[in-house]
Amino acid sequence: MAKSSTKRNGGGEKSSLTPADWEQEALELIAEKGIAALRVEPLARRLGITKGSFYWHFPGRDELLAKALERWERQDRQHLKLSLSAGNAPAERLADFVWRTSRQTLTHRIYVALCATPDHPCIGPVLRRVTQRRVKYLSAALEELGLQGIQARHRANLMYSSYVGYLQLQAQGLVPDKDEPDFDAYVQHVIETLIEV
Amino acid sequence: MAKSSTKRNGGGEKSSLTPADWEQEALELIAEKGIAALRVEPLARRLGITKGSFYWHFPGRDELLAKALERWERQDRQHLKLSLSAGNAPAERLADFVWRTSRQTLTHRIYVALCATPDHPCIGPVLRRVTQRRVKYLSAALEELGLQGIQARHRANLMYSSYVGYLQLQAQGLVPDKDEPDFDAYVQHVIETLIEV
DNA sequence: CAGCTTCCATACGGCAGAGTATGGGTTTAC
DNA sequence: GTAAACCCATACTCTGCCGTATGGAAGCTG
Repeated sequence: MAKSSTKRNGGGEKSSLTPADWEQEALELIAEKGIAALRVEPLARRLGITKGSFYWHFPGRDELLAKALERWERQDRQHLKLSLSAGNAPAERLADFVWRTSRQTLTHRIYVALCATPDHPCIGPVLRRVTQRRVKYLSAALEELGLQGIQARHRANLMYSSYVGYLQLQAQGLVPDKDEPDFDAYVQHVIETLIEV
Repeated sequence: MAKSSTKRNGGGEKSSLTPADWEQEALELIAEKGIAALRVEPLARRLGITKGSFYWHFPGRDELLAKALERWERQDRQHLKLSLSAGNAPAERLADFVWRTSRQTLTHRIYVALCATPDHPCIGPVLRRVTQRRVKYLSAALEELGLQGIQARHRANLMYSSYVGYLQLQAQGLVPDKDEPDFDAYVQHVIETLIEV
């Protein structure tokens, strides 16, 4: 029974937690239970550790939240970039956007959680930036499709609104999830209605 | 300077608070800061009173929340009933639904707040009932317009999703509010896109 | 006006989490 | 091998809220 170099980890895990570990776990906690549930002691318990560690890595709760959101925004921007570099035709890119609603579950769940507190000084700015980036992405693709100016912006807002709303209905369990058969039919309907080619 | 019969109220207000007063104030608090902000002592302070009063009217926080939501659901059902009894043509009713998104601000803000915690045992059931009632309303109107069965349901989901999503974007301040000039143009775009006659 | 009900104030105990202080074990550097 | 830096545990204070207990003031009732 050779005791490993540290006590906590029996397997091949890292011996100590990095700030990134805290941030990632914070994001998952937010995705599960919302920002209000992001509290230091519960988060520490979740990581099988005490808050003594936390306050060594971070000055306080707000700083963790800020760093975590920063990380989330980075990941989201990365996802958008991947969509763009795919280099598909605009119609395909838009359809792809709609489909991706059901993938990247974590990112989306976090987005819903943040939507719940848009007035928070740490959250509002990040949330707005992410939203605007996505809407702008949609708007650009729609312009390529032939919609001009205001029409493209309106349609982008509509598309994005329906995306956000669908996330909410999904959270209520009132609307089919991916996997489920009805989902594909619905997405198809959305594409036909909003991206009439 | 005749002192009125009780000390707290200088004007012609009621001398004592009824449960309904608590419930209504609770709803407004929820609309402003979310369900997490619905706490007994702050709410009492808001009413210029102490919690001694609260615990006389209600057994506890959860019971207030339940009663408040019950009241909210009643009001919302009333709104729907009014829309139906208007007896307009389905197209007008749908357009009316879209337009009403920007009215009844309180009801809508409460809806967003509730969406933030769909898993809460007190909230989930109410939220689902309200959502389903509304979607069913839309679906029925769409069927009258000629869409059949699944198509009507899909379109109703899409319309309602775009409604919910718009509320979120509105909360982020990324989208025009009523009053503002762009709003009418957007609503017009939505109607043309989702209710193509 | 005595007595009862209604409505609220005050004071209390308890809990949960934020931050702080401090010390100890482990690794790294020299 | 020793000293420093790193990482975490423990114990503590402080704040804010929940729920309870109790008493008191105002109103009605006879």
